[in-house]
Amino acid sequence: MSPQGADLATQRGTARQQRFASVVRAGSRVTPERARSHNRVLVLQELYRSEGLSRADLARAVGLTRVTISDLVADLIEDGLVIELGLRSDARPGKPATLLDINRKGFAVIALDLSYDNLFRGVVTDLDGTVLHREHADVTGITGTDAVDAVAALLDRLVAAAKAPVLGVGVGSPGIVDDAGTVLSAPNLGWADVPLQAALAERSELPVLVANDANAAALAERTFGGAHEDAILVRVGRGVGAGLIVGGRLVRGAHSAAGELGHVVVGTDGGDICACGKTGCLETWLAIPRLQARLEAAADADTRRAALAAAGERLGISLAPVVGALNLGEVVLSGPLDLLDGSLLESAAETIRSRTMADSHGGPAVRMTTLGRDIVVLGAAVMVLTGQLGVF
Amino acid sequence: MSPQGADLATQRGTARQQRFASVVRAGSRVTPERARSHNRVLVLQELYRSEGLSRADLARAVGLTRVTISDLVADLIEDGLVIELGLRSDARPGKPATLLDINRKGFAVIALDLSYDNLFRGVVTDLDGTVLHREHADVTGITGTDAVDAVAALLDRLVAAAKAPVLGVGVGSPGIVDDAGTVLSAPNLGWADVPLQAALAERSELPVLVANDANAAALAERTFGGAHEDAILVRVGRGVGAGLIVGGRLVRGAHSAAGELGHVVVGTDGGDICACGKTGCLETWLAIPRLQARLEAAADADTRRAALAAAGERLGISLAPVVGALNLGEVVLSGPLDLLDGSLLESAAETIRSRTMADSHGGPAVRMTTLGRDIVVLGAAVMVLTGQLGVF
DNA sequence: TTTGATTGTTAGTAACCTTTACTAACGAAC
DNA sequence: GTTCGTTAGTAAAGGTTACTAACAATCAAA
Repeated sequence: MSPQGADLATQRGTARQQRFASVVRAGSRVTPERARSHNRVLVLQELYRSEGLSRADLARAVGLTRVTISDLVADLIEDGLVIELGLRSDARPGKPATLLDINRKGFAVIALDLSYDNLFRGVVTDLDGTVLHREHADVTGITGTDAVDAVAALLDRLVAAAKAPVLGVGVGSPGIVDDAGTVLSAPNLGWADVPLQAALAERSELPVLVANDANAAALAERTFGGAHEDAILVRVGRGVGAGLIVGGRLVRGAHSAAGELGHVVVGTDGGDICACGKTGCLETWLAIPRLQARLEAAADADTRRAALAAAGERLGISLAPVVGALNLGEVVLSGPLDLLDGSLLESAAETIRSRTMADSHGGPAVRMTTLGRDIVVLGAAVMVLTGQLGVF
Repeated sequence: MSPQGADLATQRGTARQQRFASVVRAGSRVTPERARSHNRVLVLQELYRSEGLSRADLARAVGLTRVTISDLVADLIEDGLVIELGLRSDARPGKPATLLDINRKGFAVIALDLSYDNLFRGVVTDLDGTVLHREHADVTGITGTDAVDAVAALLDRLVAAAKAPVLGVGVGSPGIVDDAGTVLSAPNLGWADVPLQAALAERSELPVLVANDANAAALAERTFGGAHEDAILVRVGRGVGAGLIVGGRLVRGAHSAAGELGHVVVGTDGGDICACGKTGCLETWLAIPRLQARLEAAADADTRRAALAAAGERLGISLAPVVGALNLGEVVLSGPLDLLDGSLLESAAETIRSRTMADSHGGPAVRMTTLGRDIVVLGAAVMVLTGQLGVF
């Protein structure tokens, strides 16, 4: 247990939520208070991206005057969000600057990944997304409300392990998740219309944000993986899912189901029958269990490589219209490296290039994620940072 | 000629441009001035959408107080943007309300469509998008700078025909157009890196906005056609282009080439050779010249219908991954009704449904546009309304 | 030592929205 | 006809916000 951390978090929770409600939304009125809140976020963003800025640096970067920045920074310091690092050591004329930084170790973020088979994983991170602590829970055979309870229990353990006030909780869940964090449908967990976000928020008394796992992964790739402003992240596992970033923003879709690529039919030459009833869905070509079965049936290395290349080609065929229509700059894959990173990836890249307009830029970059297995929890952490601090 | 209109337009042009620079962009500081400008836009938006609102109605809708709304409205009336309609006639207690409206007939918008074969078309509209005047110019065989001159000449005639101050000029051009309104590539007009927006702005001394024709059409469909917040508009003509609306916003793409669907390869069973060098591009299946050739070669009505259905199926095949990935709510087609509206449309709809996940909503609506041939100029007008007034 | 540059703060001002209070105008009830 | 309650719009005062102007502190370079 870490009473001081948890206490501080709940104690200051409500006040913080109000103050952090941020980012001037278009379509909404702007009162002076909102304007200031927006400017606060700008300062935080600047500090988040490049640590060791002075007030004068911030003024230049944000476009406000030094006076105003000083005022805002004083607020942020009082709230514990920003700290002074000391004087700049550079040798240059003028009064030495006082360097500032976000209080990166002063708050914790809790992030959960419910997308593994029979396993829930959770982490505690600092504001940089550095993982400080890990927990996991075996949930073999656990579904429905029991699974919700398991999430809550895992969350309790993480809250107890947090050594700093918890800024919020982010959850990457399989299935279709709406804006309010309700899991509309997650067959593997036996969930339908489960208001996970509301349930966890009530039990933990913390700000909670729930989103689809592939969408969270896309956010992580955009924030920590350096992904392009227009990119798609494809997650290959038991199923196939994707998250799309368009114009730097996550796409939600008409019915919160953006990225559901697994059951789109690929090609015009048949294929295997899918669990969904259709024939030739992307999952029948690409899902890991099917892929492994094909590899085991393969006689030699060449045959195995051909099987991987075929899967990559199918991925490319289904992505090409998306890449073309959205003019995506990057395609990122996440999943088992031993299967994806190699002829599968190369085949997908080549297929995309050959089936879209070879524009002057040579088509999108196609690569593996560098974030590894933590991609979903990192994305969940990004959700918290964005929602609570307005950062990114 | 209409000297008073043109004079007023140029005379008040610069002042208006400053005042209308609007819509608080995320990532930019908010000074009190910007905040007020944003609130002005909110008032205009409300008034634009539902005419006949009182100041008190606006206060309730926008969330500002009656006092502030009165102040903002006074500004807008002084600028000539808003007018009082008179007292509300409803019988209800209390002081009767003074109804307001945007000065819909007080300003003109000029919109051009350069996407026809050998023809430039232009219109003058009021703020509602009602077409008040039409002009066109034959440009058979005219390309390059001559074509730019032709656009400028057509624009001059439209400016002369405008009977009210011109708010701005919108242009829907074929090809790839970047954020600055430079036509990066438009083979049919012989344009490459032509700064059309800057050139027209300089010559006309009016605010000019240039965008791709299909993208403009998508904006028109979203604004005047009631299209869904997540929709794609596909324009079928000599080529095939598209405009995407995601989360209510137009998608530009990594290299300003979003919507370039024509040269995406469809299916895995070959096809005709395309002008671009690839085989089986969507254009080889769907472009009007190819389609007409196939229809003329057809022996009977059944064969013709089958040819149209085949084209629709190809369209569906290429759209299915896009619809699935973005979870689009609507697919709208624009082009010759006699060819598109019928078995082609039905076949496309059925193909999309059968190849994407049949979610609980039954897949996207698939329909023809109701805006007809004016769809591009209407979209160009929307660009002006958005850019100059912040409306929509 | 002087000069110039830079940082951060203090004091005063202008712009913005809000609260509070008011008048005008109307329907409904007695 | 009078009174009451409601709605619309305006006026004055107040608080918040960010700006300009001015200044002290600090340091490098001439």
